[in-house]
Amino acid sequence: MEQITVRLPDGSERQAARGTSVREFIAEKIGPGLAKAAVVARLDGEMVDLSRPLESDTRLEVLTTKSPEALEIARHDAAHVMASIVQRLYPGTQVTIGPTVEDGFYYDFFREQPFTPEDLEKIEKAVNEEIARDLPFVRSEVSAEEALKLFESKGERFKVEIIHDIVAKGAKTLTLYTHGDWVDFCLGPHGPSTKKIGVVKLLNVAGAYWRGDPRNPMLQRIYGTAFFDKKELDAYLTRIEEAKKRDHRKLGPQLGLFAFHEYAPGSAFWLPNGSTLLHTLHEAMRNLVLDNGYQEVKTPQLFNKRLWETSGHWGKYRENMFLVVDSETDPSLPLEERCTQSLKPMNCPSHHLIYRMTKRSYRELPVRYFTTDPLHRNEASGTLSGLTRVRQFAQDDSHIYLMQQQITEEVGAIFNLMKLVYGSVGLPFTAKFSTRPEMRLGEDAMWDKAEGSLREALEATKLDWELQPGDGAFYGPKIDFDVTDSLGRKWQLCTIQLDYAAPERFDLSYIGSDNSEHRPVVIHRAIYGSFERFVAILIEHFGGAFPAWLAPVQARLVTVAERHNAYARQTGARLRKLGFRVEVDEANEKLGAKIRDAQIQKIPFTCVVGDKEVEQGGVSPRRYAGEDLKLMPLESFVALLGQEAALPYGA
RNA sequence: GUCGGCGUAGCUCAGCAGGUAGAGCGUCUGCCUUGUAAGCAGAGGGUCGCGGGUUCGAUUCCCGCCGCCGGCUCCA
Repeated sequence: MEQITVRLPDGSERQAARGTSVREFIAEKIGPGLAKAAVVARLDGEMVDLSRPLESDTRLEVLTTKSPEALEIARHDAAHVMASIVQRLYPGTQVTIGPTVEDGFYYDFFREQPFTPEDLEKIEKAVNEEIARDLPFVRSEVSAEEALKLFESKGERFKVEIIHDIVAKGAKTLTLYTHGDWVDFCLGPHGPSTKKIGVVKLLNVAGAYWRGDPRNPMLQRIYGTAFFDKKELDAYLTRIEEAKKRDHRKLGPQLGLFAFHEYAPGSAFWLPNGSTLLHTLHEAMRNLVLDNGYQEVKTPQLFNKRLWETSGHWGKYRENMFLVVDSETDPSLPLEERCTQSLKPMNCPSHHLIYRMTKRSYRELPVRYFTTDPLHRNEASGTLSGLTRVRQFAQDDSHIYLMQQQITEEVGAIFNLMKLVYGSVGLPFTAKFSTRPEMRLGEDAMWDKAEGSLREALEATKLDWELQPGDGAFYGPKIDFDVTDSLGRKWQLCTIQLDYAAPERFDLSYIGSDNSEHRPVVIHRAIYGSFERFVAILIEHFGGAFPAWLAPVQARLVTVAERHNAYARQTGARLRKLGFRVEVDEANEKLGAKIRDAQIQKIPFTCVVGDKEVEQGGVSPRRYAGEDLKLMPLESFVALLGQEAALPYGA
């Protein structure tokens, strides 16, 4: 029999008979232990089933239950099993698609009756029983006609639609995967059998439009996850619990930071502690950018629609704008005609107006405007969510007007600010570079230059970045930044965007050294993104336990008994005079209870004040983390606070 | 906007086959004068999200609306 050569990741090579399956090869030529742990394999980089025969010389990599990619395969297996169970338990339900997502999988079903939480429990139980049956996944290939016949006979109209699409793209054959008596077509690969999946947990049901289009039928999406090991599942569920505890929507009101009221959906009420936090962030950022050549500006809230016609928002963005009736218009006119004004959803147009108020020389470029004006966007009601998706918010927004040749340096300067800011709160970040989309404005030469400048700036930062070809805005390429919080979750924060369209629309210009007019380029950028969203991220990142410089209350003095109150009051006043945010707890409670209160409020320092402290003129601070710093003179505590409460930027 | 779930005291939640509600914590008052995560006792607190319908009677059943939660869509 003809031999082929299989190279393994360690560089070694083994011979095998042509036609040997991957599974056999692993068992015979590598080891039975590995064969048992194997889920899928990679042949010359392509993911394949273990049943795949080895046809020619190849590189082989075995993916076991330790591999994250294998876990993804197992979750896809789980989606198949779940779909089969749903169709068994709820006959008449039609299947659609069921991909894996981060941390799990889902499957979309078409069924008139909604699935209830009890249904989910039932399904989950049956899925895990099915997994225990150890049914092999069997791959087969059929012609497109056969596949169509098969799914038409089952009345699976969504599957039929997908097959038609695949055929239209030129496919002649389709792969089917069968486990038990349930069949689905699927690119694969799949694991060897249901047992390999491990354990499945169903999480929730949600509506989803077929193919994401609101005009299509509404499907029911069941979300679930799977892990090879029950312990890993439990760890995952614990992580979800932990994330829930840190949920800014829960901590915000608890810590007196912000709240919402149904009279103003999507607009936060900033409570005293939250206002303090906002103020700290605002001051730090404002000082930082003013030190870096930015100028603060403030512009109106309400604008005549002609501004939005100029900017293009009236045509493209009106849905999201709060329109305002002009009381001086004729009341008998239709409402739309009376709405000649709008609250601003973005700052850029009004900044362009400022730029245009005087003639500009190349000598003053870059011109950098900074503002934190409130913005209003009429987001669809169903999208509102805590502070992360709101209708009123403020960005640390800047628009920079500069010459083409200044872009690289300017973007580099923005990176440096970001590094400083994100670094100060311990948020690592990565970048996504989005280049020219198909539908775009401007010539290729312009895009070449724009993308070149951004790429050059990006490379100079030595940051991790990935390319997203075609994802740029229609008027310019952009860089998006993701930060990763302490729970490993990613958040998209801010964007650096080049804009070549606005200067045209607003007829922006500067006089160059050649004494003629030129178009500047505009950079849109924010670092916090919006204060609202940034605060939400910080709350969850720190679990509400802010470092002293951010904490709304930096220290609380707690008295042991009533006779210490006067000293505590006096000491608190002294600390406040030095600029620290300090409160005094004079309540008639036991020390333990007061400490507990301060801990619940997650205050960085709780200072015990009793006989010893009064006598020696000191305090006994304890950190939120629990560390007892013991009795120290007040000056020592002032020095400590001074250090930890200092702004890490913009001081 | 849309699908599903939810809405009872400041918070967490119980309750009601239809007869206008209850606990713990917090709040207030009193006692205790307290040393590193909850002292004791008493009191107060609710238009059971809002509006309509059915009913002798609705927090409970029905309809509409509002808000929140999980998705989808959207997200310069």
